[in-house]
Amino acid sequence: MKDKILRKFFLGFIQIHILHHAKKEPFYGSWMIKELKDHGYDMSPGTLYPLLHNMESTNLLKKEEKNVDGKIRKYYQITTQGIEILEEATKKAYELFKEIKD
Amino acid sequence: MKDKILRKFFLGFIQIHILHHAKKEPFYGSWMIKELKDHGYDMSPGTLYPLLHNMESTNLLKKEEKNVDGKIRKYYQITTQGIEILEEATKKAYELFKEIKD
DNA sequence: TATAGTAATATCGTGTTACGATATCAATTT
DNA sequence: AAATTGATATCGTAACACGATATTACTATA
Repeated sequence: MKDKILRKFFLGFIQIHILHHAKKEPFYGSWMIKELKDHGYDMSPGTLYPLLHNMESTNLLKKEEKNVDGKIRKYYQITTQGIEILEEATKKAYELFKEIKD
Repeated sequence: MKDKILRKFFLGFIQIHILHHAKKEPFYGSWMIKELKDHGYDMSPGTLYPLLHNMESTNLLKKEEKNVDGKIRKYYQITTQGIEILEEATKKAYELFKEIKD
């Protein structure tokens, strides 16, 4: 119940997280699910993968298929546009936090 | 284009803003539209009012009708549950910012 | 070489909702 | 009355979050 409300609040947070990681180093889907879980965000594959596809088609992420132990993994890294969006988001996140912190 | 992407990122931010203001003092819809605009968030009535109704029905806000200059205005203020959600969101916003700031 | 297991990714159906545009409502001014 | 203004509500459409389930491809066991 409370979780469902919070999930909506945090969908943007999650995407910012994803962009941030995509900037540090390429990642693949199921790794990201674990990473988000470590930050307290439960996200099922049925939500994450379409989200990644969406972020790819809006040119925030770019995909590269890599062969790892004979299996194909799809690694995502950030695009130039993604970096711009991330910077904008960081600015806004700071303003938000500054305003609500007390 | 870029705006459309950012809007999605910031919907959670906007709701946190709303909760924050609702905690400080009661507000009404069109005042909030201006307030959000001052923070760089453009939000049309067709988006805000349903959002307020939603936040009321999920028990984050409570409504009170007030007569102002003969007109009825609907003032919203935060609920106990809203305060809890806001605190949780503040915590997460801080963690997010801490992680992405460099 | 079947069979089961496992890691990673994809898709399906459903219900929700964000959005701009438009409409309503009540009071005030021309 | 007619037009204006401030505030709130609704409509139609397209998007999409979600859990559950399916798929794909390789590996380990019998």
